[in-house]
Amino acid sequence: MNIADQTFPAVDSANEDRAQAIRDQLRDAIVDRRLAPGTKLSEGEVGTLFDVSRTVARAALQMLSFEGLVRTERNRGAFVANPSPEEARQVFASRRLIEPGIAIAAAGRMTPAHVVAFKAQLDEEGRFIAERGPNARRSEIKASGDFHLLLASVAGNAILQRFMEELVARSSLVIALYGRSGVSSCGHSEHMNILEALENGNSERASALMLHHIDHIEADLDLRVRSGPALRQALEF
Amino acid sequence: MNIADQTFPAVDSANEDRAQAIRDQLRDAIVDRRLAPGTKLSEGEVGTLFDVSRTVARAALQMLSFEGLVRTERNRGAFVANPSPEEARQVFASRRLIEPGIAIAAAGRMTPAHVVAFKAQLDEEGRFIAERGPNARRSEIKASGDFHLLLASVAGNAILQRFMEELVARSSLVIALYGRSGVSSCGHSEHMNILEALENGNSERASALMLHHIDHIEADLDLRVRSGPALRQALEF
DNA sequence: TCAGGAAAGATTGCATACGATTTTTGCGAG
DNA sequence: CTCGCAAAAATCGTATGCAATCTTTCCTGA
Repeated sequence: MNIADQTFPAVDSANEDRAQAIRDQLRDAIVDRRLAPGTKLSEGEVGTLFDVSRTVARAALQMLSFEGLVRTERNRGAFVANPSPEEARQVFASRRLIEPGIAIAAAGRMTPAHVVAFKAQLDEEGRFIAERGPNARRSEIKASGDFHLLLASVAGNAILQRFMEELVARSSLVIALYGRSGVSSCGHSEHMNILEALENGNSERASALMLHHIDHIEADLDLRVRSGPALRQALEF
Repeated sequence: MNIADQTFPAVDSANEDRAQAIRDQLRDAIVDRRLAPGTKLSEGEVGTLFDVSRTVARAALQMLSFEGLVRTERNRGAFVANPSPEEARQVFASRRLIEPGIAIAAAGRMTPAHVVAFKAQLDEEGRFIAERGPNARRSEIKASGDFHLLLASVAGNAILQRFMEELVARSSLVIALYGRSGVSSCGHSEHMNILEALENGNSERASALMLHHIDHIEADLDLRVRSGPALRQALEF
């Protein structure tokens, strides 16, 4: 897959940092799997596509590299990250450690407005599950991640929220790479159960459900190394 | 305090990325409080001091900004972060969530070599506590942080390790800003207790001790807003 | 036919240049 | 003496140029 095969909507919010806007669009493209793992992201090409200089494109790529979505090699350039099974395990180990605590914090801060936002979020999630086709599946993965991001924002800790943004993005990559078929609908119902616990202020239950939920997501992955990791890396698949 | 008042050792590891080396040195300077919170870090000055162009200096500052050690304002530049009490609370809330889990993971992976490294670390910590003067106190804060970083490296999760690097660095800033006097010696004994639990493979105890340890560190802070946060921010102190 | 290697092309790392924005300085009116 | 405003200086955001490095192509000799 070549980056030039894709089209990106124009950068609109002009007042904000342009590099940040480019980073956001590239991140969406990676998380949505419009950009396959291993894809080369050359500074020149990114710059041309977004109509900025290499300087700005480079800054955007550097940001993505910090988030672990892009791997950069000196004098070789930037590539969409291709997480190894070990990295995948570490992503989920991190989530198991952090997200139950996030759920507890969020349970203590839920307002009616939050509940409304969650319901809307879950509705959208359900719509994508009902649809078929690879596009719907992409949106489904993204929507599923958005549930967790919404939860993190409710928890009210900006630092943990940023950690979760990174972990969710990397999870999407991992799921796209190693996911089997149909955990998603199951995940949807788990999201609904978590919301119910949050609504009732039952933080312990929300936390426990979250832990199981993460376990289920990871259990649906096939993290066995396929043909020897050295070969995979050498071929950049 | 002006950045030019300080001297930095020369960048030695030439093969590595220069921006990264500059970031590391600036981070040390911030964590050691050789650079006071609020200090302006202008691209030109950093570039001149390290004998690189603004391009490289800018990249280093961008990295520090991602870690939360530096705050950048568009068209105004970069400043050493000046965490608010609320940010300080979030830092420690994050550590309370993450570090007990790190301790559990580390307990299951301790080797004799690790124990030796910990003992050396604690020895050094003890030496700085015995010494007097502001320089020793700086080294003491840094050494105390290094204990937690060593623990994170033993835990074997690169993602969590990076999170901890950020949290420990920000904690050092917070302690320098809001710390009262003498928790340090107390912290040292707590570190020794944690190591003992780790040596015995008693993960539950290590985890509980770690949680209390973090509570103690935070309890030693004075997080009351002093003269109105708006004034402080306006004056950039 | 195929391996080896040199040359051409592409891409990155870094420095520098220039317009835009902010901050400081200097000066005159009140 | 102080306040306000305009000019000067400093600093940032971004584009572009050049050298270094990597990749690809293509030619030669076995």
